[in-house]
Amino acid sequence: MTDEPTRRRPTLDEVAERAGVSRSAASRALNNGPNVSRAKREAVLRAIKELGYVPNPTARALATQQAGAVALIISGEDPAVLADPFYGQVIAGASTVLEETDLHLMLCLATSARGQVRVKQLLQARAVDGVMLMSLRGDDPLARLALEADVPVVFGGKPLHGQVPFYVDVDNAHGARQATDHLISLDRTRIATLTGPLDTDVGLARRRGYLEALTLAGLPWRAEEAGDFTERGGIAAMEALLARHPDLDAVFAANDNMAAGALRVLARAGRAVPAEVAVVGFDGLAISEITEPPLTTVHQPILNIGREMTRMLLALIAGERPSPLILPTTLVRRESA
Amino acid sequence: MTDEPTRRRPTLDEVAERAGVSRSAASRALNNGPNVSRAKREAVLRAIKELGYVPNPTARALATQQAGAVALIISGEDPAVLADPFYGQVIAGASTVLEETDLHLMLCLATSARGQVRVKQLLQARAVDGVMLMSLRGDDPLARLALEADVPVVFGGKPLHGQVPFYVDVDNAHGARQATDHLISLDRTRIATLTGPLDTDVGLARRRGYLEALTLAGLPWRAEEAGDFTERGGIAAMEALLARHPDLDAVFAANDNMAAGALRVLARAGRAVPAEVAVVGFDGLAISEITEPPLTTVHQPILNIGREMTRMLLALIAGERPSPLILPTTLVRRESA
DNA sequence: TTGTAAGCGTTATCAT
DNA sequence: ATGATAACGCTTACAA
Repeated sequence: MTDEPTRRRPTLDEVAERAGVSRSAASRALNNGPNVSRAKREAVLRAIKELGYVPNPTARALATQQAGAVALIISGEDPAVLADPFYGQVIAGASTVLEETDLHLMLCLATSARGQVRVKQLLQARAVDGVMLMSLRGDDPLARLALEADVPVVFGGKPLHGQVPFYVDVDNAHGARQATDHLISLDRTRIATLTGPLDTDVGLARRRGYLEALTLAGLPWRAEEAGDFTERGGIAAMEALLARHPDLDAVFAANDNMAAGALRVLARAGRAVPAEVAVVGFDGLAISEITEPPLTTVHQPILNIGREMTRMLLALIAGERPSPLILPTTLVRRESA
Repeated sequence: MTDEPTRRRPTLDEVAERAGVSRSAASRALNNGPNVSRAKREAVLRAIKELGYVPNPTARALATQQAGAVALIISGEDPAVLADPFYGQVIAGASTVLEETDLHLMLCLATSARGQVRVKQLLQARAVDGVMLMSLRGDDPLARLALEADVPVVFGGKPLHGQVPFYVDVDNAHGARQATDHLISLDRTRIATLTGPLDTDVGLARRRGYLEALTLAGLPWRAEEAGDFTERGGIAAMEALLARHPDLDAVFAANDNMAAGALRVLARAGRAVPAEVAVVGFDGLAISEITEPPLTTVHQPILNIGREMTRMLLALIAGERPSPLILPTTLVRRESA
């Protein structure tokens, strides 16, 4: 409740003076480093309290050459990707881990061309101490950029091309196989799939799992239509699929959003789910519980993805060499299959 | 494709030397300021290209006393609030606006006690050039903290207590009235409401709108149950409501998530929607399109909230004095009412 | 243990 | 128009 319009915040020098010690001593006390007598340390701490001193993070960053922040970069044309609660979960996971550290979270949405340039500069300028990169499509230049930028990088999901040393992923192929196997166990023989974008590793891997399961089961029938992980896309894809293959008796959708779309199309088409057409999704997001009927789905631990990516990045920053991580999936049975 | 392990990035001094000019000239050229001859300017620009120079944002921040970032602070115990796509939209809106500036977006989730402290320090240390504050409950200390922190602040939604000079909000009371009026126009007379948290302005305002509409229409019947804006909460609240008031013939839920929950409860209870019980939600999120039946809802321009908050913050940072903004709502009719 | 002084990489002031 | 030089506020050798 001071009424000075904009009083300058105290500097460490002022703290030192007040405490009657040198600035270096004050600095050491502040960061409770060694080589400070008890007496001085306490004097400094007291002065800090009295003056309401808060260290200037920028100055500190300049001196230590550490930015004090990590970036979560979400690539993709459409800023609306964030409407997908998926990312919210990842962010929440990352955030909870970072909260225990001194690092802040910078969120970069690289959508426009200008956005791309800014991300590039962010990397080259080393404006952050580490980077998490998500949802790369095709051979997004961001991957190379990040890798070359001499900054710790962890990928959320393997990028399509090239090997990356550090990533957190989900066992997509296996999850897809679980889904498809489940459908097969329901005696379905004409199982179609709504794939994700086929210029992503996720999209491809889930499709691969689907195909493997069918092959292993000796089922010859297959049909697929590419979607884009949105519900709207799922609707379009399901309509196309149904038109081409009216005899299908099951659908594996590569995520819940598309599965929800498929459900709507099937309902409109008068196909009973699961009686006539069984449907399985992927993700286990909230949406899977509220569709009609509730969705059987392959659950992946999304919150953990964010958490583990962050932990891995912290390890990297700390100079360790963590191993890539592949998180397991579990089939959650509900009513759609 | 250099193979030096970690070559230091060039500094402005090196650029200057290479261009054969003083550092100050180089700086002026870099920021294309005045007082630089064409020749020198070009020489500097060339040197920058050749050396691949990228200015050090930290150093710049220290010199200019500007952080180069703004923070979006989302208060709330549970990091899972982010699972609500609502925030994703706000973030996306903010992000697209910031992309056109030189500011980055810092995301702060103030959940744990430690998180709170960090946010406090962030503010006091002026580690950001401005702050957007969302979803404050009760008399969250964050509001005062931010207001006192001598940093531009815009609020997303008015906080419950106290006046704040700069905020972006939605006309919640009016929206609630629209919803309730619609229900009334359907000749419903026993209209209940699932409120949001009553320690928030949103929660209170929507409840107020509901009550006003009933009063204006001369309808005496009312019934309410408090929820928490989650679907799970909506389910619990709807169950309680239905137990206490089995004769209700309409429900205004203060957001779509709760409305979705209500729909599930009603379905389980064998109440036909909208025939026996009409339901209206609030938000207009994707979820409202996929419930069964699709939800009639009061749509608010969430992406715009993020955009406008950011624009307002930018204006504030630029030294202007923007007016508070209240965005309009529109009723979207679907099948639930 | 203590303090002096030299950075960290910019921008900004001020003579020239 | 130009270029020294002094901030910016902190950390960290190094010397005492």
